[in-house]
Amino acid sequence: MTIKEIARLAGVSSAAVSRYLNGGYVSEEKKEKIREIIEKTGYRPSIQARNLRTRQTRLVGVVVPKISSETISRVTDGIGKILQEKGYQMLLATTDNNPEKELEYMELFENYPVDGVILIATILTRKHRKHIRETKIPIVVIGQHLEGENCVYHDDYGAAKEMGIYVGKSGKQKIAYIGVTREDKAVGTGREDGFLSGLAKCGMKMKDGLRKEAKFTMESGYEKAFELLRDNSDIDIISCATDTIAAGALEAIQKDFPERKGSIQITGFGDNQFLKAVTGGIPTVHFGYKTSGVKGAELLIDIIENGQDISVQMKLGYEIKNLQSEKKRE
Amino acid sequence: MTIKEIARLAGVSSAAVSRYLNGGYVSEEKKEKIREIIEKTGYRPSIQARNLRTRQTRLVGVVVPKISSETISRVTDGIGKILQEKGYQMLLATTDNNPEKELEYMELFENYPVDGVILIATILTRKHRKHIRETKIPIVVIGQHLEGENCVYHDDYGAAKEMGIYVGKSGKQKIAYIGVTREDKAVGTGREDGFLSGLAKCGMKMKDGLRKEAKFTMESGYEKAFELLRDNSDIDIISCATDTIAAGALEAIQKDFPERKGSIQITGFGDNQFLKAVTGGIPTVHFGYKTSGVKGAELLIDIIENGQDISVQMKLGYEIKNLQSEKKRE
DNA sequence: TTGTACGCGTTATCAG
DNA sequence: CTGATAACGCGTACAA
Repeated sequence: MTIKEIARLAGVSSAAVSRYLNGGYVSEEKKEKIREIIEKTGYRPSIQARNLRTRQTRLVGVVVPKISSETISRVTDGIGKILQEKGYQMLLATTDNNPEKELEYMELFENYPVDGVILIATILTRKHRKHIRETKIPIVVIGQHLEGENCVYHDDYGAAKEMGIYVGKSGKQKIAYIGVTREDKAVGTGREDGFLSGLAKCGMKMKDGLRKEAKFTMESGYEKAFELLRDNSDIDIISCATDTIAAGALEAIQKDFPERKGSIQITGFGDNQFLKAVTGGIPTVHFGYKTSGVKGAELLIDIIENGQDISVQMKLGYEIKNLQSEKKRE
Repeated sequence: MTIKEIARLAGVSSAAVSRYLNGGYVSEEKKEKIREIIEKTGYRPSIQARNLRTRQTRLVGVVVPKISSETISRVTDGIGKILQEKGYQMLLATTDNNPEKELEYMELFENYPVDGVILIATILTRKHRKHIRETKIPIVVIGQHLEGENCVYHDDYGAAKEMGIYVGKSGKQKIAYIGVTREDKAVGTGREDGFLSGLAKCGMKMKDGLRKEAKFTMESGYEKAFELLRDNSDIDIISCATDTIAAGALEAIQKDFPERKGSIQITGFGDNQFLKAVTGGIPTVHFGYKTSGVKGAELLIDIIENGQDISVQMKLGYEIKNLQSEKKRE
């Protein structure tokens, strides 16, 4: 069913139908006739052909590393809220943490096309930077700092440093850390360096062999924590780079070393609500994930609608949660 | 940069460039010339214009109610795996459990367009049925049974019945149930009716006032469980329609009624791995969510590529996990 | 107010 | 093997 057929059936020109659809001049009687035919045939204009013509889609593509993550769904919640308000729709693409797929989908979005792209980033390779620099549609990066490009990110280093200080002052002696790949500048490098810096400020250091690198999954957190606990009988505290990893660490204690349950503390990052609900809450960092989604979407739409003169980098704060003093209430 | 400009720069016709891009007849020297120009300009064909012409996109749209859900990410994992193998890309749209948005996105996908749509369904309204019946692109529904249409669903009733029997035989006397809206035929109606039927088979019944209806969130599960515990001092067991709700119930016990922790059991549905890790595992039902994604995607692609003669409805089995006998190990 | 005619960037056809 | 040229479905000057 095309606009031509509708025109023919209604006995008008396709231009008249187009005007009817887009609010141009059409006489009342033709309007009525067209309405009737459209109603009867269930005709829908091809968005595709329209976009080819108008060069805008009111669509935003969002590339995410995975969807089974509370963190990411908070960000996309924020994005979705703004897009909805502004009359845009959101298309999501997941990449399973596969950088190649990230590029693929960014290209798909670029010439499918959409009006803009938001990338929730983990690892930014040289190819990523090149693509972001050269792409013709607006791109906003969320979760990583990228100098010279539009991005909204969190103060991972600062938060981790404060967490390090908390741990350093807690009186615990044997401290372990489970991080993630340092290729991830925010979660890997930022949190690890910040944490160590915080410890150092209290005159504490981590011993060799007490630093592990996990993937972004609970299973991986479980494995690394298991190794730590198996090889070290006197660990006091395990700080984890994400709450998901921390959940794995909790599992390791509970399942394989239940006798040490009382003597080991776990800390995390991300303020995972699920974890908080079922455990009562471990010390963790609350980042404004929903806010970063909101800010990122607002920035993108502003660029789409008003063009861009200079790039914007936005850093968001944090809050440490469930520290000792708060836990007394229970 | 368009195909015409490339053609002009390479001194050939646009048709030759098109053939070069799609593997048709081009002489070696022209090939080389075209390759060079494309390389130099970074030209990418407009997928959009191509699709307008070819009427196929190798793209599948997936409409989901939310993304912050382990259940749904297991399904999309399965879908993504198959699509990847078959050379399709996947676009996701989330609707926040808003039926209107579901329709909106299904229409977007239909004429944006994509080659097929998968709907992970919760509530199927009359409008949904109408749309699914009348749409011109193949649609597969996952998670709900829909007679006469393509769907892959789980045996919610059967699983719930078995859970009901387990609870009925457990010796617990005062049984509560937190379900979800009966508009959701699978999770709402199927699980509740199955559960009650299982209880009945053991000669058990639920007392009035011990049945609550929650939303699909932990917060809602918390509230309903809190009300139950506050108003009834002798509840033995709370069976929940999802593990997410169950997590909320665990929170209510832990936070507000810690003294009753040992005397109340919680059961769920969904075999949430996160919950299992941090709690050791409550009795729950494992459905083949990843499998339903796989089967749904295979079915869809088969229809896209080979057309469809008759509709297919596929029911998947289940497995009850973490029953008493298994828990003894701890 | 209306309709004709053209262009958006491709691919497919067909004559050379 | 190659290159014009006609679609694909729509929006929009422009002329009527």
